[in-house]
Amino acid sequence: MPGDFYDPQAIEPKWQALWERERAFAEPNPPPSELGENERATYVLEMLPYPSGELHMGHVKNYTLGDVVAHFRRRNGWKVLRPMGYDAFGLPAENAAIKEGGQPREITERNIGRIREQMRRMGWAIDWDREISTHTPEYYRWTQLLFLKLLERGLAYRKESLQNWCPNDQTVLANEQVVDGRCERCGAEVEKRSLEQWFFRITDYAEALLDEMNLLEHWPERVLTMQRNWIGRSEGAEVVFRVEGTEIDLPVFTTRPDTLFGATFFVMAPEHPLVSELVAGRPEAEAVRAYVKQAQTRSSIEREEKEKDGVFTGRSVINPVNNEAIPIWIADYVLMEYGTGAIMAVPAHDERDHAFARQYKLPIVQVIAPREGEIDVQAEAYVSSSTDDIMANSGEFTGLPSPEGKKKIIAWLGESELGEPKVTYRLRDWLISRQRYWGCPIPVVYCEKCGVVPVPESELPVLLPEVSDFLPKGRSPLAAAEEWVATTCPSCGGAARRETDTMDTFVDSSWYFIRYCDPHNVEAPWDREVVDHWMPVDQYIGGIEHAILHLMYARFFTKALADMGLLGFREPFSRLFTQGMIYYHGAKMSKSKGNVVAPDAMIKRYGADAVRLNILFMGPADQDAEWQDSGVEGTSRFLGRLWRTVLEAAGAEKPLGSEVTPLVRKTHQTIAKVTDDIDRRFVFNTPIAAVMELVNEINRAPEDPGARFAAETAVSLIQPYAPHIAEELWQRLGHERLWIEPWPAFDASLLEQESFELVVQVNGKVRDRIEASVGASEQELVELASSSPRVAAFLEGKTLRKTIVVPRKLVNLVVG
RNA sequence: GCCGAAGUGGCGGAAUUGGUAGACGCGCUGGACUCAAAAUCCAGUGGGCUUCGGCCCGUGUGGGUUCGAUUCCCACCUUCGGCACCA
Repeated sequence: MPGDFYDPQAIEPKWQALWERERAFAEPNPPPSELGENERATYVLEMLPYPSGELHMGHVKNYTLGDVVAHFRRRNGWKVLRPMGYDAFGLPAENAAIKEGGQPREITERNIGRIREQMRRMGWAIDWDREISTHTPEYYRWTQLLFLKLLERGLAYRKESLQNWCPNDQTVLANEQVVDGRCERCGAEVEKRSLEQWFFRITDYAEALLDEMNLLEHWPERVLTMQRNWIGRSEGAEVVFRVEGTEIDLPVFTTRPDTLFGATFFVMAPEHPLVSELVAGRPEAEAVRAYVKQAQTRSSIEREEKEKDGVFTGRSVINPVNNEAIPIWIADYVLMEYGTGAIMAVPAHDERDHAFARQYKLPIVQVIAPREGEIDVQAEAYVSSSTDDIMANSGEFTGLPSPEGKKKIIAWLGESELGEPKVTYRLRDWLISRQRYWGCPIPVVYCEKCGVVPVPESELPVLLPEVSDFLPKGRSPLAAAEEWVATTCPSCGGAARRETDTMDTFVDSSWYFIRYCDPHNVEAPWDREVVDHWMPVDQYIGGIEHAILHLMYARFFTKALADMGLLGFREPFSRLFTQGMIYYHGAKMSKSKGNVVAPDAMIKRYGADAVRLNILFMGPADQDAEWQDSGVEGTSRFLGRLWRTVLEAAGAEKPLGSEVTPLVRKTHQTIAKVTDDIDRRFVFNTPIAAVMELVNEINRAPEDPGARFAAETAVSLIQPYAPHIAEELWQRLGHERLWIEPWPAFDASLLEQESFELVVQVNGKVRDRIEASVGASEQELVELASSSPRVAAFLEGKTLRKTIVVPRKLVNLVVG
């Protein structure tokens, strides 16, 4: 037996080895078809880690949180599914291969080996039998199958369009991966390129992604708000404008049909496909061509920061409400990607149109007026969402309140077949192809005769070939693997070429939580019955940085798969907890800033238990926190105190009497507090403080007959946080296997003390504290309070006007 | 600009339903043990005043509601996050 001092380096490996030997946290697959009485199934999941080779403090926080929840539920009688795996495709390994040589696969697998070892040293209660990695053919075979299913349903498609291009990573990016006009990964300014790419039709699910948020009762409101913002639903109308003297109709989207009479000009995006046709053969053609060309060279950041500019086309459109001809301009403040790529400009009531009108001296006509007060639309646009506004200068609609006017104009447009109600989203389809090597191959071939042909399911997986040169050249490095690219068409048997782009790694992580339920199935990605047993995930835990990207993609996948009949639920994660980030010296920890605190070094020095305890003791887990080296010293010190206190209590031969001492009461209160905090409040820092208090109490009363009971309970309550020391002490207390021991129960009748400290206030200020019996009546409490000599001094010469009694708390005497 | 979260000792934080502000931990001060140190243990630790009994002030700022406000309401300041040329 290790020595009598607390030595984490001796006890932690001992218990880790035992858990591994006993496969302590594995759940059988398939799960038993019927749960026993009082058995419940729960799925506790944390976000899939990218295997960078080094565990970081964010991982420690994430997986320790999950560990506490998993241990707590297991000991409360749940069957707990808690798997682990690796989000193994992605650019870092490929970039490392470019820089240092070697294959991304080798680098990744080496990193996985290291991170797995570090995870084991943390002592997390994981079902290692279910370990998966997204880069293995056993996994990506099914990623490819799901791609084909989406393709079959028209949810995957190819289109040529203007895309975000990262000049550094030499690949396209999804909209979600562009932050402030820059690449989310590397920070390079994103360019626009017109390319033919693969997309997932997530916009088909825009409405469902919004509506079905009502199934997500336990998601943080801020995550839902962020997703709502991202989807950006706008209600309005589509209105058709005809180009004067032609048969060309140009639809626009507007949220303000009530301002139609104020449209004094019309603007098209430079990329609008009809621009060249409109100006063909006209004197303005050259100037327009020049402007369009110039606009192309501007980045989205430049476009936004410069003064508004544009060019007149010489053409006009007819405003359908009043048949007035208004000039068509081309300007890059109108985005091709949103709405119809063209707008009606109402300078009186839109700031952007106003700025443009001033720039080019275009007329500004007021058509909306506030119910009260004067406005000057020549000086400033009047943009108001007030329902009190009144329409003006709007023909038969003049004088109508604005909201009513909207409806009437839409109705009128509908009757005249010039427009209709329309809902537009900010959300774009998800661009999933990447011109990089280390990702899941897209399982299609291109045949000259048959066009785009999906690879038959029986031929999956399309294996990722080894290549030697990963240097980005604007096309996928796979294109260089000529023997691999050249193939035969599954449809006609003729010569064909493989798709050389790979999938965005967010595709891999959009379904991994389903695969965990049935991780080694070789017949299908999963068995629906098995999945429906565990899913949806009861508690998902991860970083707030995934609030939009991963969480929205995973929701989309789940809905699409449910619509295909492959799943029996529409939302993957019933409860979500988003943890805050760990900062160090005021900044996010990162290698480039050189401010990384490696958990590994901390484990060596203080042990995993102290590190686990510290990361959760730092503060509320959903808030950002600053790492402090002194913190882990503190939790390490506490574990030493726990060790000594418990062994002392264990050694003392004291009868475990039925006497209810204050320490026994304190123990029951602590059980109640810790249980409520973890279970109902979902807070993790205060339970640690509560157990610390209990340990302090035991120390103060080592001779208390309840000391051994209190010590055992302290060990039992700290087990989810510090499982190694808890197991070791539990054993030394003469027991076995605390991790399957039922969670301690408290006796509600012992939560109340027999007496309490009555707070006596005079006019709301605390003047005395008096020991009072719990059974005392209100009358008795008031008498007790009034009899206090300290209180008397404040009552002298005054009249008692009112008394307030809060049972078992305080008496407030109001005097004047 | 719009939407959201937060602001409490020297520091991280606690106070769950409007009822004792500062639990727990760090740091610091003093003491015990020691030849000495580390470790450990004990005591103290929001600020000001004090006749040492206490008193006054104090949860970003200013108001309000209330017997009583860290908690509720209004306005403002600061920080952080999301969205933003989205028609």
